[in-house]
Amino acid sequence: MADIKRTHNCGALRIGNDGATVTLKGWVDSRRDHGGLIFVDLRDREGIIQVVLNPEIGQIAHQHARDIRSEYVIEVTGKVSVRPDGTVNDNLPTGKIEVYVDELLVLNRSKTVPFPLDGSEDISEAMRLKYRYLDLRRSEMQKKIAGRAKLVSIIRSFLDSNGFLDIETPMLTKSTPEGARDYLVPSRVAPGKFYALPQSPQLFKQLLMISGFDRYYQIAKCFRDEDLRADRQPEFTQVDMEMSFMSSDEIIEIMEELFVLVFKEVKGVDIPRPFPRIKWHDAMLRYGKDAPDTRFGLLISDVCDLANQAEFNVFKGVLKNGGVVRGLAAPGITGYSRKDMDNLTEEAKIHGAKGLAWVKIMEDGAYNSPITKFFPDGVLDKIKERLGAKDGDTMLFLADSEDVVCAGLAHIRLHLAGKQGLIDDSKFDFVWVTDPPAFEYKPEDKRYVAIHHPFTTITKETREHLETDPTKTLTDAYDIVLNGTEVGGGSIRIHERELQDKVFRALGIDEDEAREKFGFLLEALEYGAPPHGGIAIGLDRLAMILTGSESIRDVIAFPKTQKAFDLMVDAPSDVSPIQLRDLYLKPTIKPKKD
RNA sequence: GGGGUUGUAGUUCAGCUGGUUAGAACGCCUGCCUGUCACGCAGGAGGUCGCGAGUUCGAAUCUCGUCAACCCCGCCA
Repeated sequence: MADIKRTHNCGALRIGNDGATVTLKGWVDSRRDHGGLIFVDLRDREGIIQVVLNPEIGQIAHQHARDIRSEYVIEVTGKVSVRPDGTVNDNLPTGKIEVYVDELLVLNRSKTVPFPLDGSEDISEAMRLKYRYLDLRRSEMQKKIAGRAKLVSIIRSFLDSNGFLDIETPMLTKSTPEGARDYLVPSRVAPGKFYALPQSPQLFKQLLMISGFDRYYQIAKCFRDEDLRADRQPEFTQVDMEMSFMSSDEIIEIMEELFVLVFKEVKGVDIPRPFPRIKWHDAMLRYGKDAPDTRFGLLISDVCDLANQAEFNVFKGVLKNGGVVRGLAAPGITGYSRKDMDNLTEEAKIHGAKGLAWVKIMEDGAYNSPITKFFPDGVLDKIKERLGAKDGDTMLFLADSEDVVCAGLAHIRLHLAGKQGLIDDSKFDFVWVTDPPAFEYKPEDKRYVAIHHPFTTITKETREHLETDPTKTLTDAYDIVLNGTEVGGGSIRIHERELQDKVFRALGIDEDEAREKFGFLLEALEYGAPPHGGIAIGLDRLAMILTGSESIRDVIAFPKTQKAFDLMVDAPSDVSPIQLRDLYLKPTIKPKKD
């Protein structure tokens, strides 16, 4: 077989190449056979170019071209020529030229592909995942995967030039309490014992700081065995970073620099600095969640005091039981029918709310609601003022536990913003969410759990509560939120042994357990651990937003389904009894009969 | 673990209130065609209606179960 070198990429040719003899290699995007002339659109990573097979120019090539089909891999050699008048295709960047083929070689044939690769139809995701290598051949996916690669490249060069060292940490490591469920790997040489795949390189990067590497980063795979969502995969990638002798302000600053650079280079967008910051408690109050979408208003307000003045048992009862009443002013829905309001109520119920109270303010300022009768004169006016509502708005209220109210109103807020077209898709709104509480009480487990992770330092001002009321403690932590999606988070870590002990104690981890699970860290803290902190960026989520994708699956070459199956390789799968025996494992669940 | 949407030709879908032989577009196959680029023209093949029960004289259609994909709650940073 003649082994001629490729001279150009298909999509790279332009009118300046006129007259050149080129050799191209790529896939047959389409073939238009006119009996005499045959036109082939030849495609590679860079794009598409039309090649022309004319029996008068290359008779044998023309013969071969009659047998080629879509997705055949071919090599053509021929001359680049300006297209004749009236045959220019403005839809193609290469549309002013074409290649007259002298020689054509079929490098490989292709079966008819199971779905069109031209983006003309929305193919089911199951089909795309089964034939992922074909799905990835589509230009849309090529762009997304290439966009991700560019993002990684920008991040790497930024961090490299800022003194960060790329250091790898183990994949086979130790299961730790707290956090997500671990993926476990059985040990062959230690019967009955298991490694865990890392949920993140958290402890290792802290140890690297203790080793004195000062600045570390890693594009790190992380594993969490929890149920999936559009923005959650069982294995995902973090840009993991850690820095010594840096305050949270300094870390935030360098991260802003990185994000600004990324958006400039990838999107050509200038993001103004400094990014806004909001305290965690304020985010929860005003947006109902710790990852606020700040591209639009519809802010939430607390109206407990005013709601308590109404003779409305739903509100009174909730407030008596320690719950809250909060609301927001929604524009443009006074025309909603009873049924529309019921549908809106259903949205609130998704997050556990029992009902949704509403008061329409008509254009003339009159209140229209089933519950106006419970409010003494003037109270609704005060509520209207508190919510910043205008005539024509509808005030929506939830009354329940704080968790339910926050989650419900956050959902309503997003739902309405989407429906009313309040979200500007071209916007990129960053916000730092800072100072979250360290602990959350889990009534079902009757214990405190760490909101971030148990190595996050407690702010000096709130340390006094650590042993009395841990929920009152705040952490020196910061999440970076982009358009309502958390794309990263970090904190200043604990570098003092005594504080770490206290935090473990607050979490109900006794000394023995702490020594068993984290002994290496506790000991390391006693050998000159420097003050340090860091952050991890969710690379998949960032790539998702930068490429305008609906799901992180679109920016992961080989993702898993919602059940964590790989439809292409068919994993997870059975293993042989011998493999199990080597690992001293015995399945406890019998496979289902087919 | 739970709620919702979907599942019909290779693909994307239509198929009403159960009724004779389940359709369309694209794709595929054969032939014709020297300026197409969503090529065109003529002809053709292609179906276990996700799977399993049930109701019925009769099920793509109704009921129950089950499997899968997606969205969400719980879970998860």
